[in-house]
Amino acid sequence: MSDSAETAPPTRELKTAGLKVTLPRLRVLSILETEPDRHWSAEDVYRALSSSDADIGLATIYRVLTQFEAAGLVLRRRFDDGHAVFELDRGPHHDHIVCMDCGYIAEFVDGTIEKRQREIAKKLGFEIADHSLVLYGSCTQKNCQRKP
Amino acid sequence: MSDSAETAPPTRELKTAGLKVTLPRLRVLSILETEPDRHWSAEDVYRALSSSDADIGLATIYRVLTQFEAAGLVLRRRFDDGHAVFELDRGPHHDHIVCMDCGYIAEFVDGTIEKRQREIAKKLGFEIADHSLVLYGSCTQKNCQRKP
DNA sequence: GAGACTAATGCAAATCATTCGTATGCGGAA
DNA sequence: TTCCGCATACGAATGATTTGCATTAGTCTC
Repeated sequence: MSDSAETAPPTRELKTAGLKVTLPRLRVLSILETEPDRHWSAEDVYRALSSSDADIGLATIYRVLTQFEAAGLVLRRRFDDGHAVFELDRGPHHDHIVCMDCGYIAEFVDGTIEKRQREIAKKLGFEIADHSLVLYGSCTQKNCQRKP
Repeated sequence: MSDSAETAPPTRELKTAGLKVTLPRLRVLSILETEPDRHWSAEDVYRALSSSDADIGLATIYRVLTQFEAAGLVLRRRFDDGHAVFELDRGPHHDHIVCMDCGYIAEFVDGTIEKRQREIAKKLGFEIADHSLVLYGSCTQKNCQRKP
Protein backbone atom coordinates (compact mmCIF):
# COMPACT_ATOMS: atom_id res chain seq x y z
CA MET A 1 0.00 0.00 0.00
CA SER A 2 2.29 2.73 -1.12
CA ASP A 3 1.26 6.02 -2.63
CA SER A 4 4.79 7.03 -3.38
CA ALA A 5 4.02 7.24 -7.08
CA GLU A 6 1.46 9.93 -6.36
CA THR A 7 2.38 13.13 -4.59
CA ALA A 8 -0.31 14.07 -2.11
CA PRO A 9 -1.73 17.59 -2.60
CA PRO A 10 -0.18 19.35 0.40
CA THR A 11 3.20 17.89 -0.47
CA ARG A 12 2.98 19.14 -4.00
CA GLU A 13 2.00 22.60 -2.83
CA LEU A 14 5.01 22.79 -0.56
CA LYS A 15 7.38 21.69 -3.29
CA THR A 16 5.90 24.11 -5.77
CA ALA A 17 6.38 26.84 -3.23
CA GLY A 18 10.03 25.88 -2.93
CA LEU A 19 9.74 24.74 0.66
CA LYS A 20 11.28 21.61 2.07
CA VAL A 21 8.59 19.09 2.87
CA THR A 22 8.55 18.55 6.60
CA LEU A 23 6.02 17.09 8.95
CA PRO A 24 5.10 20.35 10.71
CA ARG A 25 4.61 22.13 7.41
CA LEU A 26 2.43 19.35 6.07
CA ARG A 27 0.39 19.31 9.25
CA VAL A 28 -0.16 23.05 9.28
CA LEU A 29 -1.11 23.13 5.62
CA SER A 30 -3.52 20.23 6.06
CA ILE A 31 -5.22 21.96 8.95
CA LEU A 32 -5.63 25.15 6.96
CA GLU A 33 -7.18 23.17 4.14
CA THR A 34 -9.83 21.65 6.38
CA GLU A 35 -11.53 25.08 6.31
CA PRO A 36 -10.16 26.92 3.32
CA ASP A 37 -12.14 30.10 3.95
CA ARG A 38 -11.34 30.43 7.61
CA HIS A 39 -9.18 33.11 9.18
CA TRP A 40 -6.90 31.38 11.65
CA SER A 41 -4.86 32.83 14.42
CA ALA A 42 -1.58 31.05 15.14
CA GLU A 43 -3.22 29.93 18.36
CA ASP A 44 -6.16 28.46 16.42
CA VAL A 45 -3.83 26.35 14.31
CA TYR A 46 -1.90 25.31 17.38
CA ARG A 47 -5.01 24.13 19.16
CA ALA A 48 -6.34 22.33 16.11
CA LEU A 49 -3.05 20.47 15.80
CA SER A 50 -2.74 19.73 19.49
CA SER A 51 -6.19 18.23 19.67
CA SER A 52 -5.75 16.20 16.53
CA ASP A 53 -2.39 14.60 17.06
CA ALA A 54 1.12 15.92 16.86
CA ASP A 55 2.67 18.28 19.31
CA ILE A 56 4.00 21.10 17.21
CA GLY A 57 5.36 24.03 19.14
CA LEU A 58 3.62 27.35 18.86
CA ALA A 59 6.90 28.91 17.78
CA THR A 60 7.01 26.52 14.88
CA ILE A 61 3.48 27.44 13.88
CA TYR A 62 4.52 31.06 13.72
CA ARG A 63 7.63 30.22 11.74
CA VAL A 64 5.74 28.01 9.32
CA LEU A 65 2.96 30.53 8.79
CA THR A 66 5.52 33.24 8.13
CA GLN A 67 7.25 31.03 5.57
CA PHE A 68 3.92 30.24 3.97
CA GLU A 69 3.22 33.92 3.73
CA ALA A 70 6.58 34.57 2.08
CA ALA A 71 5.93 31.70 -0.30
CA GLY A 72 2.52 33.08 -1.24
CA LEU A 73 0.54 30.20 0.23
CA VAL A 74 -1.23 32.23 2.88
CA LEU A 75 -2.14 35.83 3.55
CA ARG A 76 -1.61 37.54 6.87
CA ARG A 77 -4.39 39.90 7.87
CA ARG A 78 -4.80 42.20 10.80
CA PHE A 79 -8.13 43.54 11.92
CA ASP A 80 -8.71 46.23 14.50
CA ASP A 81 -7.69 44.28 17.56
CA GLY A 82 -4.16 44.24 16.18
CA HIS A 83 -3.69 40.49 16.17
CA ALA A 84 -2.72 38.60 13.06
CA VAL A 85 -4.89 36.03 11.35
CA PHE A 86 -3.94 33.84 8.43
CA GLU A 87 -5.99 32.54 5.54
CA LEU A 88 -5.14 30.37 2.57
CA ASP A 89 -4.44 32.48 -0.47
CA ARG A 90 -7.08 31.24 -2.87
CA GLY A 91 -6.17 33.54 -5.70
CA PRO A 92 -7.88 36.79 -6.47
CA HIS A 93 -7.64 39.62 -4.00
CA HIS A 94 -10.63 40.25 -1.78
CA ASP A 95 -11.60 42.54 1.04
CA HIS A 96 -13.42 41.89 4.29
CA ILE A 97 -16.46 42.88 6.23
CA VAL A 98 -16.40 41.95 9.89
CA CYS A 99 -19.34 41.63 12.24
CA MET A 100 -18.42 43.38 15.45
CA ASP A 101 -21.01 41.41 17.39
CA CYS A 102 -20.30 37.83 16.42
CA GLY A 103 -16.93 38.00 14.70
CA TYR A 104 -18.26 36.59 11.45
CA ILE A 105 -16.13 37.62 8.50
CA ALA A 106 -17.49 37.90 4.98
CA GLU A 107 -15.47 38.61 1.88
CA PHE A 108 -16.10 40.63 -1.20
CA VAL A 109 -14.47 41.99 -4.32
CA ASP A 110 -15.46 45.21 -5.97
CA GLY A 111 -14.06 46.43 -9.22
CA THR A 112 -15.33 49.96 -8.76
CA ILE A 113 -13.45 50.41 -5.52
CA GLU A 114 -10.29 48.85 -6.89
CA LYS A 115 -10.37 51.12 -9.87
CA ARG A 116 -10.98 54.19 -7.76
CA GLN A 117 -8.05 53.25 -5.53
CA ARG A 118 -5.71 53.17 -8.49
CA GLU A 119 -6.93 56.56 -9.61
CA ILE A 120 -6.43 58.04 -6.17
CA ALA A 121 -2.96 56.59 -5.83
CA LYS A 122 -2.02 57.99 -9.20
CA LYS A 123 -3.34 61.42 -8.33
CA LEU A 124 -1.37 61.45 -5.09
CA GLY A 125 1.80 60.32 -6.83
CA PHE A 126 1.97 56.85 -5.34
CA GLU A 127 2.72 53.57 -7.00
CA ILE A 128 0.32 51.26 -5.26
CA ALA A 129 1.52 47.83 -4.18
CA ASP A 130 -1.27 46.59 -1.98
CA HIS A 131 -4.25 47.68 -0.01
CA SER A 132 -6.41 46.72 2.90
CA LEU A 133 -10.08 47.47 3.16
CA VAL A 134 -12.12 46.30 6.11
CA LEU A 135 -15.70 47.24 6.81
CA TYR A 136 -16.91 46.91 10.39
CA GLY A 137 -20.53 46.52 11.27
CA SER A 138 -23.27 44.20 12.40
CA CYS A 139 -24.74 41.42 10.37
CA THR A 140 -28.33 42.10 11.29
CA GLN A 141 -29.57 38.61 10.63
CA LYS A 142 -29.81 35.06 11.81
CA ASN A 143 -26.24 34.24 10.90
CA CYS A 144 -25.16 36.55 13.71
CA GLN A 145 -24.99 33.48 15.93
CA ARG A 146 -22.34 31.72 13.91
CA LYS A 147 -19.52 32.55 16.26
CA PRO A 148 -21.13 33.97 19.41
CA MET B 1 0.04 88.57 34.30
CA SER B 2 -2.90 86.20 34.54
CA ASP B 3 -4.82 84.67 31.68
CA SER B 4 -7.41 83.20 33.96
CA ALA B 5 -10.16 85.18 32.28
CA GLU B 6 -9.44 83.39 29.02
CA THR B 7 -9.62 79.63 28.74
CA ALA B 8 -6.67 78.37 26.72
CA PRO B 9 -7.64 76.22 23.73
CA PRO B 10 -6.51 72.82 25.01
CA THR B 11 -8.29 73.43 28.29
CA ARG B 12 -11.50 74.25 26.53
CA GLU B 13 -11.27 71.14 24.40
CA LEU B 14 -10.85 68.95 27.43
CA LYS B 15 -13.80 70.52 29.19
CA THR B 16 -15.97 70.23 26.11
CA ALA B 17 -15.03 66.59 25.90
CA GLY B 18 -16.14 66.14 29.49
CA LEU B 19 -12.67 65.36 30.79
CA LYS B 20 -11.19 66.72 33.96
CA VAL B 21 -8.44 69.18 33.15
CA THR B 22 -5.18 67.75 34.40
CA LEU B 23 -1.60 68.49 33.64
CA PRO B 24 -0.83 65.26 31.78
CA ARG B 25 -3.92 65.61 29.62
CA LEU B 26 -3.06 69.20 28.77
CA ARG B 27 0.49 68.25 27.93
CA VAL B 28 -0.48 65.40 25.69
CA LEU B 29 -3.08 67.44 23.88
CA SER B 30 -0.63 70.29 23.37
CA ILE B 31 1.95 67.97 21.91
CA LEU B 32 -0.56 66.50 19.49
CA GLU B 33 -1.51 69.99 18.39
CA THR B 34 2.05 70.91 17.52
CA GLU B 35 1.64 68.68 14.44
CA PRO B 36 -2.07 68.29 13.89
CA ASP B 37 -1.72 65.98 10.88
CA ARG B 38 0.81 63.66 12.37
CA HIS B 39 0.19 60.05 13.30
CA TRP B 40 1.75 59.51 16.71
CA SER B 41 2.60 56.31 18.46
CA ALA B 42 2.29 56.42 22.23
CA GLU B 43 6.05 56.20 22.28
CA ASP B 44 6.31 59.26 20.02
CA VAL B 45 4.21 61.32 22.40
CA TYR B 46 6.19 60.03 25.33
CA ARG B 47 9.51 61.03 23.79
CA ALA B 48 8.21 64.43 22.73
CA LEU B 49 7.08 65.09 26.27
CA SER B 50 10.21 63.75 27.90
CA SER B 51 12.46 65.92 25.79
CA SER B 52 10.37 69.03 26.25
CA ASP B 53 9.75 69.08 29.95
CA ALA B 54 7.56 67.01 32.24
CA ASP B 55 8.08 63.38 32.97
CA ILE B 56 4.79 61.75 32.25
CA GLY B 57 4.76 57.99 32.49
CA LEU B 58 4.21 55.97 29.37
CA ALA B 59 1.30 54.23 31.06
CA THR B 60 -0.34 57.59 31.52
CA ILE B 61 0.14 58.43 27.86
CA TYR B 62 -1.67 55.25 26.94
CA ARG B 63 -4.46 55.98 29.40
CA VAL B 64 -4.83 59.55 28.23
CA LEU B 65 -4.84 58.63 24.58
CA THR B 66 -7.46 55.98 25.23
CA GLN B 67 -9.60 58.54 27.05
CA PHE B 68 -9.13 60.98 24.21
CA GLU B 69 -10.23 58.32 21.79
CA ALA B 70 -13.35 57.59 23.83
CA ALA B 71 -14.04 61.32 24.02
CA GLY B 72 -13.71 61.69 20.27
CA LEU B 73 -10.63 63.88 20.39
CA VAL B 74 -8.33 61.45 18.65
CA LEU B 75 -8.56 58.46 16.34
CA ARG B 76 -6.65 55.26 16.86
CA ARG B 77 -5.36 53.70 13.67
CA ARG B 78 -3.50 50.50 13.03
CA PHE B 79 -1.47 49.90 9.92
CA ASP B 80 0.05 46.64 8.82
CA ASP B 81 2.76 46.42 11.42
CA GLY B 82 0.05 45.98 14.02
CA HIS B 83 1.01 48.92 16.21
CA ALA B 84 -1.40 51.65 17.10
CA VAL B 85 -0.97 55.26 16.07
CA PHE B 86 -3.07 58.21 17.13
CA GLU B 87 -4.06 61.33 15.26
CA LEU B 88 -6.17 64.31 16.21
CA ASP B 89 -9.70 63.90 14.96
CA ARG B 90 -10.07 66.89 12.70
CA GLY B 91 -13.56 66.15 11.59
CA PRO B 92 -14.53 64.39 8.40
CA HIS B 93 -13.53 60.80 7.92
CA HIS B 94 -10.55 60.08 5.73
CA ASP B 95 -8.51 57.12 4.57
CA HIS B 96 -4.78 56.65 4.24
CA ILE B 97 -2.10 55.84 1.75
CA VAL B 98 1.22 54.79 3.24
CA CYS B 99 4.61 54.85 1.58
CA MET B 100 6.30 51.56 2.38
CA ASP B 101 9.72 53.05 1.69
CA CYS B 102 9.73 56.21 3.73
CA GLY B 103 6.72 55.85 6.00
CA TYR B 104 5.08 58.99 4.71
CA ILE B 105 1.33 58.91 5.18
CA ALA B 106 -1.06 60.84 2.96
CA GLU B 107 -4.79 61.12 3.47
CA PHE B 108 -7.70 61.16 1.12
CA VAL B 109 -11.47 61.06 0.98
CA ASP B 110 -13.43 59.53 -1.83
CA GLY B 111 -17.17 59.67 -2.13
CA THR B 112 -17.33 56.98 -4.77
CA ILE B 113 -15.63 54.46 -2.55
CA GLU B 114 -17.69 55.37 0.48
CA LYS B 115 -20.87 54.99 -1.49
CA ARG B 116 -19.81 51.66 -2.92
CA GLN B 117 -18.99 50.41 0.57
CA ARG B 118 -22.50 51.17 1.77
CA GLU B 119 -23.94 49.32 -1.20
CA ILE B 120 -21.76 46.30 -0.57
CA ALA B 121 -22.62 46.21 3.11
CA LYS B 122 -26.28 46.39 2.31
CA LYS B 123 -26.04 43.61 -0.23
CA LEU B 124 -24.25 41.39 2.28
CA GLY B 125 -26.78 42.14 4.98
CA PHE B 126 -24.53 44.20 7.21
CA GLU B 127 -25.22 47.42 8.98
CA ILE B 128 -21.94 49.24 8.56
CA ALA B 129 -20.51 51.14 11.53
CA ASP B 130 -17.02 51.98 10.41
CA HIS B 131 -14.37 51.10 7.92
CA SER B 132 -10.66 51.14 7.40
CA LEU B 133 -9.01 51.58 4.04
CA VAL B 134 -5.27 51.75 3.69
CA LEU B 135 -3.36 51.76 0.44
CA TYR B 136 0.27 50.68 0.57
CA GLY B 137 2.79 51.71 -2.03
CA SER B 138 5.70 53.92 -2.89
CA CYS B 139 5.60 57.63 -3.30
CA THR B 140 7.82 57.76 -6.37
CA GLN B 141 8.98 61.29 -5.87
CA LYS B 142 11.15 63.71 -4.02
CA ASN B 143 9.02 63.68 -0.91
CA CYS B 144 10.12 60.08 -0.39
CA GLN B 145 12.88 61.45 1.81
CA ARG B 146 10.56 63.06 4.31
CA LYS B 147 10.93 60.33 6.87
CA PRO B 148 13.82 58.16 5.71
C1' DG C 1 19.91 2.22 0.90
C1' DA C 2 23.61 4.56 4.05
C1' DG C 3 26.17 8.81 5.36
C1' DA C 4 26.76 13.63 5.61
C1' DC C 5 25.45 18.35 5.33
C1' DT C 6 22.06 21.77 6.13
C1' DA C 7 17.98 23.46 7.28
C1' DA C 8 13.97 22.81 10.43
C1' DT C 9 12.17 21.98 15.07
C1' DG C 10 11.24 22.19 20.17
C1' DC C 11 11.66 24.35 24.18
C1' DA C 12 12.43 28.02 27.09
C1' DA C 13 13.71 32.45 27.55
C1' DA C 14 13.56 37.17 25.52
C1' DT C 15 10.98 41.09 23.43
C1' DC C 16 7.70 44.38 22.44
C1' DA C 17 3.68 47.11 22.89
C1' DT C 18 0.23 47.69 25.96
C1' DT C 19 -2.29 47.20 30.46
C1' DC C 20 -2.90 46.69 35.40
C1' DG C 21 -2.22 47.32 40.66
C1' DT C 22 -1.60 50.27 44.20
C1' DA C 23 -0.08 53.96 46.97
C1' DT C 24 -0.04 58.92 46.51
C1' DG C 25 -1.50 63.43 44.81
C1' DC C 26 -4.03 66.90 42.36
C1' DG C 27 -8.56 69.14 40.57
C1' DG C 28 -12.55 71.20 41.57
C1' DA C 29 -17.12 71.45 43.97
C1' DA C 30 -18.86 73.43 48.40
C1' DT D 1 -9.64 76.66 51.94
C1' DT D 2 -11.20 71.86 52.82
C1' DC D 3 -12.31 67.46 51.49
C1' DC D 4 -13.42 63.58 48.28
C1' DG D 5 -12.55 60.95 44.51
C1' DC D 6 -10.72 60.38 40.21
C1' DA D 7 -6.08 60.65 37.97
C1' DT D 8 -1.20 59.75 38.07
C1' DA D 9 3.40 57.40 38.63
C1' DC D 10 5.86 53.52 38.95
C1' DG D 11 6.86 49.04 38.40
C1' DA D 12 5.25 44.72 37.66
C1' DA D 13 2.12 41.79 34.73
C1' DT D 14 0.28 40.44 30.37
C1' DG D 15 -0.17 38.39 25.85
C1' DA D 16 1.26 37.92 21.21
C1' DT D 17 5.17 37.05 18.70
C1' DT D 18 10.27 36.13 18.10
C1' DT D 19 14.72 34.30 19.04
C1' DG D 20 18.81 31.28 20.73
C1' DC D 21 20.54 27.04 20.82
C1' DA D 22 20.94 22.17 21.18
C1' DT D 23 18.73 18.36 18.77
C1' DT D 24 16.37 16.13 14.84
C1' DA D 25 14.86 15.27 10.35
C1' DG D 26 15.09 16.10 5.00
C1' DT D 27 17.57 15.73 0.99
C1' DC D 28 21.33 14.93 -1.81
C1' DT D 29 25.34 12.15 -3.08
C1' DC D 30 27.36 7.90 -3.60
